[in-house]
Amino acid sequence: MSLRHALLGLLADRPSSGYDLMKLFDTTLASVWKATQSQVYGELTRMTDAGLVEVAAEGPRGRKEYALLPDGRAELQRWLTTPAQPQPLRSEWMLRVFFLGFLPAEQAREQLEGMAEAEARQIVELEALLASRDWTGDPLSVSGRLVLEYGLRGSAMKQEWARWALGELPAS
Amino acid sequence: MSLRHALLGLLADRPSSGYDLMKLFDTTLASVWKATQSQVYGELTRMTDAGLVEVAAEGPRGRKEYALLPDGRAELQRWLTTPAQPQPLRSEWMLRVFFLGFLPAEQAREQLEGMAEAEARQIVELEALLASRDWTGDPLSVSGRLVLEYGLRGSAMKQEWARWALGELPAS
DNA sequence: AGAAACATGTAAGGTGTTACATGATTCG
DNA sequence: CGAATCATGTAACACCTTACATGTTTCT
Repeated sequence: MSLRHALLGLLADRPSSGYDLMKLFDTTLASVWKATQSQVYGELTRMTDAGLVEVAAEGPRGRKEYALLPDGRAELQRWLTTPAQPQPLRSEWMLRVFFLGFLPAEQAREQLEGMAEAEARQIVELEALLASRDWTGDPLSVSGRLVLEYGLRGSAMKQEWARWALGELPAS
Repeated sequence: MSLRHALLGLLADRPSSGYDLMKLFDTTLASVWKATQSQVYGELTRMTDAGLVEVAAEGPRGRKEYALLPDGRAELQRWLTTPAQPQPLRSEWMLRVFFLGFLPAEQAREQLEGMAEAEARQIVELEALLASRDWTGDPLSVSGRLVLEYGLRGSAMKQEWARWALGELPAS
């Protein structure tokens, strides 16, 4: 249940409302873990019941500011120090590639070209993001920089792979 | 619903039983899409109800051999030619990296080193797989080779990234 | 005053995981 | 004859997505 751990991690940085947390998922965590509004609010309620977090303050418009409790901090530490299991991959992109042979050569090429272009656009976006912020200072900035670099290298790899794969395809 | 499309693709190559399909998920498709036994059997029943596949033959031990119907083939083609949407990433690895700053420097290093080692092992495995088969011939072999190369490049990227990240971490 | 942003929640339906449950056939 | 493999299925539970539903505060 990584959603729970993502929330614990964000709350370890600072107390936040469900609304704040949602925005963090849509922005800083976007390339790492995604979550919907329903999920965030529901999980916060369950975490409160489980004694991991508490409503530390209430604000205007029914705002509830959640803060980490000792059990929550302990669970976060436990998770961070447990060696991660190799994760089962599920890539719709690669699933399509696997069945590329069922398409006429021309259409197979188009798919790969589209993939290379999508990654090129992604790189432009990530580089803009890299230039737009100061990545030194607090811990989440430093690791945010690590994650961003991972995204950049991943996109570059995919793009290069797609171009290589075009050469491997039987000529159209 | 990519499980459905994965099954359609495999059945387009050859008629198979649920048991056969499961093995394909565990072996050739392991790095691309994973599925459990429950899922495969359940989805095959739903696909039969939807008129995409049929039980073309029955064998010993209650074996049911499924084959693609015209509607199933059409759905596979439709899926393959629809441009893929950018997929929301969910990487538990990167989520952990994002919160690495909450660990003492020494333990953060250990996590990154563990990651680099895991990828090194993966590369050895994939290279053995690459050497063990003939990757020319039928369409699924050719694209299987493309997918394998993707896995290799992905692991190399992750390994290099982890080593770079070690250098970015504040010294312990 | 109206729009945008803030703020929370529920419900239905889909997808995935784990565990249970059963039996037939083949191979040594 | 016993073990391994072949072969299918169900049930409970966890998790995720989409859509609906509602109300407040701030800004222009």
